Formats: sequence, C-alpha cells, structure tokens
Amino acid sequence: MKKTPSFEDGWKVEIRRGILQYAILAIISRHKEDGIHGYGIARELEERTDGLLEVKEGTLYPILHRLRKERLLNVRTEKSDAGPVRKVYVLTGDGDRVYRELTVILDRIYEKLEALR
Amino acid sequence: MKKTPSFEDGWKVEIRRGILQYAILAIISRHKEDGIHGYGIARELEERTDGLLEVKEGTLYPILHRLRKERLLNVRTEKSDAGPVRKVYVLTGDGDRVYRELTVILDRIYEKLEALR
DNA sequence: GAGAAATACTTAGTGTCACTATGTACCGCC
DNA sequence: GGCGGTACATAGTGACACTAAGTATTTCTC
Repeated sequence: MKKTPSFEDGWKVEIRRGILQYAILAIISRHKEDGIHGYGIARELEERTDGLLEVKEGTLYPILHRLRKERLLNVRTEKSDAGPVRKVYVLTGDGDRVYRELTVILDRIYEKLEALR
Repeated sequence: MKKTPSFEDGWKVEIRRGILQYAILAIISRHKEDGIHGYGIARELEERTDGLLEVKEGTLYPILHRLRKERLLNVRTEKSDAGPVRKVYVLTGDGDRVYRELTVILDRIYEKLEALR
C-alpha cells in the first residue's frame, strides 16, 4: 500500500510544469548547432541540477516531441557507437527566440515572488 | 473565432501551476494572525506583482479550498461594511511550515535553472 | 554465443489543477 | 431601482508530468 502523498509532494510535481520544458530548451540551447540527443539531455538535466530536475523517459520524450511539433526543435538521426540510433536535437530560430522570451518571463515571475514574501 | 494560442501562451498557464499556490501562501503569511480574505488576496496578488500573477475568482477560490482541506489554512467569517460576509484566512502551524519549505525548494530550483543557461 | 548492463526511444493511461464561464448575493449611492 | 464594487461558488475542459511497460541495439563478460 502506497501512502498518500503530502502536499509538498504534489506541489513538487506541479511546480515542474513549464519548468521542465524550459530547462530542456536551456540545455539544447547550450549545445548550439552540435545539438544533443534525448538520453544526453536526461543525463545533463540530472547532473547539472544535482538530481533536482531528473526526468524519467516517459516525461522527457513527450516533451521533446511536443517541442518539435511546435517547431522549436529540429531533429536529425545519428549513429551511436554504444547503442541504438540517436535523435539529435537543435533549436530552430523560433526555438531560440522562444527560449529567450521564457527566460525573461521566468525572471520576472521569480522577482515578483521574492517581492511578495 | 479565437486564434490558436502560441506556445508561450500555453507555457504561461503551465508555469503558474504551483507558483500560484505558493504566492497565495506568501500573501496570507504576510498578514500573520490578522488574516486576509479571498477578495483581498486577489487584489494584493494583482497589485504587488504588477498584474503578473492576477487571478480570476475561478482560479483563486478552488486553491483556497484546497489549501484549507490540506489544513494549511484556518478560516473565520467576518462582516464586511461594503459587501457580503467575508472569509478570512490565516496560516496554520502546518501552513507556515509548508510555506517555508516551498520557499527553500523554489529557491533551489531557480538557482539550478540559472546555472543551466 | 548467452546473458547482463548500458544505451536509446516509445506510448498508453491517470490525476491534478489553472482556465473559462456562469451564477448567486450583498452593500451603498445616485 | 439600477449600477458598480464587493465577495464567494462551482461545473466543465484541456494540458501535461507522472507511472508503468514495452522494443531494440551495442558492448562487455563468462
């Protein structure tokens, strides 16, 4: 029997909404035209945030598909020397623009939240 | 005919998840044992964030009910001299504890996001 | 060459919650 | 008595992070 999650537990799930999409854009953005593949994004997300933004595949890949559908990402396939074929993602022009817009909004929100307390 | 919302529009809705609950706890927290009523929370939220975290009643009241159900808030009713009876909310001990925990988590997340870009 | 372990991606199903829209009702003022 | 401000409630919708389970390839070890 699983115990009912605390309010904080549920909140942690909710607060990741939007944040995850943004974080993924941020990671892809850092890799510029070289791009990075899904599995690599998952690893970087975990390592570079000390596990705070760790994602399971079931969370990550739907986000990537969505971002691609929105034309924020381009994909190419690439042979891996240690597993099946990879899908390598790079930001489109739109993706870069949107990423920068979200950064501004996020900063504004955080700023206002700090002022609120 | 309403135009299809942009990616940013949808993202703005998603990013508010969790944030709104936190912001509402923050506002109630500032009012200590005096408390503040729902309508007042809505006004403060709008004014103190330059409209960024404005909420409609259909968003606000369900959140208050939820927080109360989680025993993070206590309610008392109070006569208003300019309208119907008010419900005045104050943080419970749990509410105060949770609010402070969420603050820590939020700061950690924002810190990691900044490091990511 | 069988099995395990790491890599790499996919998808079905669930629950939560911010949103839109609408409704109820009280007060003071002209 | 109608209007504007105050004050709260709730039904219905959609997006998305989650869990869970699956497929498939490569390399290393025995």
